[in-house]
Amino acid sequence: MSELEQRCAEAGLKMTGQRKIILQVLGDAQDHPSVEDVYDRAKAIDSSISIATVYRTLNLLDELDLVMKHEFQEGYSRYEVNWDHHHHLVDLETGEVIEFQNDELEALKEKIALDLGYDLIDHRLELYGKKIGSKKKK
Amino acid sequence: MSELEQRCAEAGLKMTGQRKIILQVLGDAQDHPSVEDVYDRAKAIDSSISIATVYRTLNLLDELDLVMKHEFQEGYSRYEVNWDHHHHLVDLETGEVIEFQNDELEALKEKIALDLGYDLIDHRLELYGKKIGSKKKK
DNA sequence: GTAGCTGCAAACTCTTTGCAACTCT
DNA sequence: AGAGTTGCAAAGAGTTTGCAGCTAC
Repeated sequence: MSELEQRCAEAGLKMTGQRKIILQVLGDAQDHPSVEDVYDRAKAIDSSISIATVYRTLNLLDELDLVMKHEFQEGYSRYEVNWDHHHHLVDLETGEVIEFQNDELEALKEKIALDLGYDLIDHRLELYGKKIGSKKKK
Repeated sequence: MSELEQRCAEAGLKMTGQRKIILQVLGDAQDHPSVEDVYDRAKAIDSSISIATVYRTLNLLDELDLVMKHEFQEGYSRYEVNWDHHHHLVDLETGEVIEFQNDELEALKEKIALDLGYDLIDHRLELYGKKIGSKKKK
């Protein structure tokens, strides 16, 4: 039983075939799949799975904090397993998503919130850039 | 002629009655209005204005960088005139949006992007918190 | 005069939901 | 057995768009 399955079971979720497949897809993903991506990959394993189930499951996993939901200004959501805390840099030319982590930044955002009189509950930081030396004009 | 109207004219936009009203609404806003908000406020001035025009105008202004479009994890967009650069802290209890600015943060994000080999084109930073001392439990 | 703009309504995209059937525990 | 879960199709929310008429330049 995978760690993800275990944590779902602990949360009282029934481990149905569909959920196992979705968890497997998420656990295996090296990228930040959209709902459609997860659906397509799950269908490749069991073609009878429905997109409603994918939506429902991803929402559940998000509530359990097993998964992070991102909205990268694309008009839809992407998901990733919440293994560790990090941020994202989106390559504006390729759509590639690069993960990074920065302690200084973590400290700074806490401090900013505190200075404003707030406990920081959540945050969102995304960088959007172009590869240096990418000479493509226009 | 307001500064906003002037910049629209320079961009070659026709200054129609509807656009003047929308620009006025945006210029007067002390908050971060949603499309519906802009629509409601514009209707109060000219009740014949349509929401399609509001959407089209806001998209145009966004492309011209006269306006900033935000998506604060609410499922819809909010807008504000792009007068100065700042970030937002969203009060999770009241929905209030607090603006802040931090030079250290600006420098840090440039550095992070550079270290990853990227020119920073755009970014998004939002903090979500609860007022310290707000004792509301649950 | 005409390119651009508008209101209307229909269409679109992403996401959620009601329901009857099914399945994990 | 029964609460929770599923697939389906329909509905919902927010946003965009085709079109015929209108308007700023």
